[in-house]
Amino acid sequence: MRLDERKLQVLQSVVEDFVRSGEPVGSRTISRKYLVGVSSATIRNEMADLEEMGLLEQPHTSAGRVPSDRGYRVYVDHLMPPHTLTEQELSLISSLYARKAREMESLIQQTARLLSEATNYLALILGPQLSQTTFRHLKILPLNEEKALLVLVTDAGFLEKGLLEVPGGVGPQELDYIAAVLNDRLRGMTVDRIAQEAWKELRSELSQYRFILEQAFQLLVETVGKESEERVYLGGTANILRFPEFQRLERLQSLLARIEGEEGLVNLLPEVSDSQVVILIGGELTQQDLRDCSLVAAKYHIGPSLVGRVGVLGPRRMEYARVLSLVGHVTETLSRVLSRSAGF
Amino acid sequence: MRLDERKLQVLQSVVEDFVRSGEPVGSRTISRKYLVGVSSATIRNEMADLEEMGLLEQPHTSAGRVPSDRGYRVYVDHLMPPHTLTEQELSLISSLYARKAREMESLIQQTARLLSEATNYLALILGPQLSQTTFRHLKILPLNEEKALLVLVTDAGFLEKGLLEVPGGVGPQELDYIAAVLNDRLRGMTVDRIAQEAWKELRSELSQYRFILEQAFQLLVETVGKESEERVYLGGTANILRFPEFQRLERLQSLLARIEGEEGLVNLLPEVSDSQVVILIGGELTQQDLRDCSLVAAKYHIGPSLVGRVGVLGPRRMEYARVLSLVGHVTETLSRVLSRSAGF
DNA sequence: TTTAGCACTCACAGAAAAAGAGTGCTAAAG
DNA sequence: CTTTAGCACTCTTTTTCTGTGAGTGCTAAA
Repeated sequence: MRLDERKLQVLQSVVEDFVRSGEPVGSRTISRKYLVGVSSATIRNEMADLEEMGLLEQPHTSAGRVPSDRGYRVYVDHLMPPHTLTEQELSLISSLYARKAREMESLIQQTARLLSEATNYLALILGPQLSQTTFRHLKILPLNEEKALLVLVTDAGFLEKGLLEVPGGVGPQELDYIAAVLNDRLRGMTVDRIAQEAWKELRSELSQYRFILEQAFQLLVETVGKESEERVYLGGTANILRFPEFQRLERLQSLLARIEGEEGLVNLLPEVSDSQVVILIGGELTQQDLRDCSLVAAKYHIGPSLVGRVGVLGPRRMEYARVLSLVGHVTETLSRVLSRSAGF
Repeated sequence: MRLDERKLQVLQSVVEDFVRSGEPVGSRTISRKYLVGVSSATIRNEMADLEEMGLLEQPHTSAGRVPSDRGYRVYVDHLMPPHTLTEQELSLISSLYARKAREMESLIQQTARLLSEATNYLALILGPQLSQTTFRHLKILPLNEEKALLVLVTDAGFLEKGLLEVPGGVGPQELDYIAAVLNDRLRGMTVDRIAQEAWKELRSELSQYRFILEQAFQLLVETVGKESEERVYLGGTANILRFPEFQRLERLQSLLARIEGEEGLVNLLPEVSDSQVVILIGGELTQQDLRDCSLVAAKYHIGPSLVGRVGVLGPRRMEYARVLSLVGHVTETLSRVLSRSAGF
């Protein structure tokens, strides 16, 4: 059976009405609101066809129709009218970034909040994959007899600091020496590579300072390594209560637990190809318990190599067009602001 | 009317049975489970008296009785048996802190999680009031022609860092000079005081470096000032779904919104006097929408002057004894660990 | 002062009934 | 061959009604 013009119109109407109302939509509604001049009986025939093709489904006999995953997919890929952001949306976004760029962390956190407010869905952002960042240099500043301050500067302008305990008998000159060696050997390496290779060599090379090295390494790994790249920023947790899909408490329970755990959220965001916004609908999400949700995701960049991910999670009946352009615009802006403030 | 021994026993029984079951408790239950040898009719009389005194209330005629705010208050103040932490609880706590002390932030975050797991309620912790911290010293490290790194060390061993833009023509010696002046003038002052008084003087004194000073000041205020002391750490958000008090979605909605906002939570935790755990029951919380909740709160200390607050929010029918001792023990431990790692 | 007995109240659960929305099918019209 | 009107049918949702049980308050006796 062919998807002719009118079938597409019917599909589009069903999707858009359902997105707005959340109620299954019937033939009469369409014949009166969307395709005036065509009788409800005709629409019924078209709908039966669309159902046979797997684009619509019926919650039960004698209810209206609801789009299926594939129905949404066709809508998103072919039918969705382009959405241009409203003045209001644009100014909301630009006013956030207009302020002086503050710390990266809080900027990302604010972005999550912004996205959730603008979309009314749940926004999640993964911190940049810092393990891909490259080491620039470090300094060791003696504070007093026993303690010294270690400062790390990386590629993207990130700074990390930590306290070192200095064993008795190690003086400032020796700390300088350690720093010099480290700087010389590690410059330009990615954090990953340092953790994997370079470290072992250094450890035997500077074995008399092992105690200090261990601490420095610890700091490097803890703050920049695997753990921190999984950092999740959330906005709009309360929004998930808004849509009726989650009025069932069990659903809510499992989703909230997932959110709390944060680990579950990391795998949620799929790999996204560059400068593209990806939409995953219902069952296209691998997570069983999210089969009633959809996700709109994209990447952001800091400089050439550092990337993080942004996603908006909402009910399957999501305002795809609007969210799509919001996510696109926000990731672009975020990338620009972060890159600028990191000195690229 | 006097609160004789038996009335107190009845009150205690009602509270403890209701805390466990969540169901209003009737005279028969008490006569059989708690005061064997006294008939239900007698209990009914006692209960009527207790109700008249405002310690119990009836959801409706012909339901059992439920403790009122004042009833809980009497229970908490006089009737509650002391709770000693179980082996299990103790080991859960000590195993968290046994690990090497990591960053303060993550330690606090973990504590929130721990408390929520141990109590099954919502745990919230306010970060320490950094504005009470005193300035120790700062360093300015030139990174390249245009940028320098500012490192702040304060009283409690906290470090803050930030990038400075250095205007053309300002060389390393001048940066050293600025740092020296600042160190000399600000040492030992609280951050609050610097913000209020000292700053203005310095600004005119070093007016030719105003651009750099502004940035340094900005950093100081942003990271250590008012804003950051309101930082809220949460654990167990999902727990609030557990208790039936919040099965009504509107309630949940408003609480979650409050949680998300975080501002609302700051005022939630009352001023607490030192080394004491405070319990606020139902209407004793000023927030209207939390009149079905109770809060157990305490202070923690880092060194002599820095304080933060810890709270556990749960349903009014809370296991007060257990939560009380948990909060007490956790704040003590947290204080000790944080103080030690800050070098006190 | 305590207890037994009894009538009364109220929420809750389940069944039955009524209302409503929407469909599928058939037959007629264009 | 396509579109439309009409109608019976299905299924959910809402409302109404009724029975049941837990628990109380009161009275009178121990």
